[in-house]
Amino acid sequence: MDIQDLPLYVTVSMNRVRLLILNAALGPLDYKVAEGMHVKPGSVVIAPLGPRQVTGIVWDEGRLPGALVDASKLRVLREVVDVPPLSQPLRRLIEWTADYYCAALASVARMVLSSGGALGGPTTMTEYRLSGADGKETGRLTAQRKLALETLGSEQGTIRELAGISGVSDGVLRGMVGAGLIEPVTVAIDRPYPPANPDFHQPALSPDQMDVVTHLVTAVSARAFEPFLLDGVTGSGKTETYFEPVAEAIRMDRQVLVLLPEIALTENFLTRFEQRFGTPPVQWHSSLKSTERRRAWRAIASGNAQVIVGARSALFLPYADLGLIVVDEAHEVSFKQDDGVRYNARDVSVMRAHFEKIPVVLASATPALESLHMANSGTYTKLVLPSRFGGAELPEIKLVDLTIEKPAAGRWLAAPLIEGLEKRLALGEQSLLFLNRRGYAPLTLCRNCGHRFQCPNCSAWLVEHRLSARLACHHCGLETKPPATCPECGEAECLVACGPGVERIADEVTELFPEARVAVATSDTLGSPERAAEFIAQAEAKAIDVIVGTQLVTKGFHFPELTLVGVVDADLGLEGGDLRAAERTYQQVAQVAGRAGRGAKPGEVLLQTRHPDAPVIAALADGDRDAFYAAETEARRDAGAPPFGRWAAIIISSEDEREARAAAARLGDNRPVQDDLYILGPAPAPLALLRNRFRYRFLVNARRSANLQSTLRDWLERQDFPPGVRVGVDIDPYSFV
DNA sequence: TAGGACTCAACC
DNA sequence: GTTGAGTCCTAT
Repeated sequence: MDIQDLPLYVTVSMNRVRLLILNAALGPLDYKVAEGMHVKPGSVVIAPLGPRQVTGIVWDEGRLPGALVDASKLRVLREVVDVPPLSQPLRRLIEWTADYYCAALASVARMVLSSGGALGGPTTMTEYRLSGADGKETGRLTAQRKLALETLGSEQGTIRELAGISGVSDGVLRGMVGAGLIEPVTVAIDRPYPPANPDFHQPALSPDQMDVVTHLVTAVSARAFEPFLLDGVTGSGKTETYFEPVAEAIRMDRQVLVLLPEIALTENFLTRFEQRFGTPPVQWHSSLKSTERRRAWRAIASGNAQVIVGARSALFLPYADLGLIVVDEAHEVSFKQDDGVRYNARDVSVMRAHFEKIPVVLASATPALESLHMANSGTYTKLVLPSRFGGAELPEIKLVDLTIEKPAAGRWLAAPLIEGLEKRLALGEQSLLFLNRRGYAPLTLCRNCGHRFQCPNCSAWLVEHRLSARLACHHCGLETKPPATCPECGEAECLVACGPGVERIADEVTELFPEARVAVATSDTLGSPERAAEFIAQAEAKAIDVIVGTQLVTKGFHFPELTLVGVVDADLGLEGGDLRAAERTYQQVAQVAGRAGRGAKPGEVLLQTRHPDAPVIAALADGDRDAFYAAETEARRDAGAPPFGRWAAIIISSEDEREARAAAARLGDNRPVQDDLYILGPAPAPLALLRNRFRYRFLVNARRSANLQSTLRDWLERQDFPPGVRVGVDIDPYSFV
């Protein structure tokens, strides 16, 4: 049938589209489609709005609320952006995420589109290759340059890629560009990635692993939604196991998303992936350069990118044909985004898999209680890897009671831990000390007048970083040079560091064992993938004796020579009354303990604690995971906490303290009263001042029967807030500051 | 009376 | 979110 033959009303409705505008403050807007312009739901378009142009997404008819404006007011769409239309499952995911997390649709859609400037920007990028010059005429040829000339052959890529191939640093390669040994080549940005080979290297798997593989491969072939909890002890070979369903998806010519909690972990993952599939996967994370980001985005949207490994933001990419999602270390708190749209990538992954009708694997040695509950109730399929790969034993965990074994004044390591380090140093084995505190000391004060160095923008102390000679606020990023004199009383050389940070522990180890090679491993020292890779290489080459690290070192790393793990302060996470404190402590300690004894030699773990009888600490010492989960489950049930009830936080903030307090008080007066939901607050948030904004907080606890989101939305919509006041809603919060 | 600071509603 | 219109106020 020709379009002219259609009844008039159909033509009209086809002529008119409703857009989701990528502007949180704007509702849906209707436009007219120009003659000859082809759009369908999901199309990304540029629309005129007043004097400017905005980006919008053509949405499914009838799914965005709003009155129908008169046809005469409609303006004509300017253009259709040259990217594939967002798929129907992705559109449903955007709607679900906005609804569940009480966020604007536009804010969620923005995560899909603007996370890369993929829509505009250049269509070409610069790559490099050997120019053919042999270097003789350009003078001296250093060993590094020679190595690059020998290894690169006909390889072509970005400087970073060539550095990876040749094993030569970027700096050397850039120098070679200057010397004419390497030449730039302009290439189209949409050039394809090399294909992964599902049969490149088939590893030998244990019978336990094979059982799990069979389940997962079947699920990938079935092309149906099925959530899995892959529950495997540390060192059980979870990664190798889930690589098999990844291979199956590649064989089916479908895409795979692997979410990792930290960029620092990707380096290790890339290596293992390349060993299995012959080529590294496509990466997605915040430190990608804009051309790389654009290339990845477009390859993902076109289907050329097969396997994508990324941080949580990779979850909202417009995959052309997703066949499997894997969330590795699925219990990790960093999957929860704590600004903008406060989503939990672990939970949204399950929803994405649901809409895409594909399996999703949550892999962890220490699953979140919520995930375990879903598995035990049969909602998720539970797959278990009960033992370490290759016969390695889980390490024994011993407690060091700090009320008995007291470290010397100004020291933090007790005698048993020091003896343990000494023994490992003598044997030439490696040790890891874990303390979840960056910097040298969490508090600096004046010994003359007692002045405490505080952040001017936040209600938080400034943390001394001795390696970079700075006082830093870990909340707003403020950094200052430590002053020579006290700003309060003017006394010179009066500043005292209070409490330990990893740098201070590293100093203590160096004082105890001057010959030991000590490395500090935190986001400050391993911030970029390159530095993380360098650290891993050094640790594997046994160029490090003692690693002192924050939570960054608790997972993913595999150092066969590491036989001692010391937890400097196992009680740290239990302070502060956080609703998930016990679970997080359990997970962190169990994960860091899992770094020990992964090779042939057995591992030992020492936990320094002042509360050896606390249930979490006792469960860790007994190696009794089930007891911990059982006790925590009962505690959660009593508290109406997840998974038995739900929490939400509402933060009212303003640069004006009185304005924030007044707005919060009025919201408190208007609180909904229902018996399946109760509301605590308003109270000053634990971080009462953050980035110069005063903050008041409500905590909402709801039974599962309550419709939490719609109650919150109604409540907040009943009140107008002054322009300077911000209202933030955090559903299923992880941070309680 | 011109120009600046500010508020407010519309933008399809 | 941005913009332009409208309002009020102040400096000349």
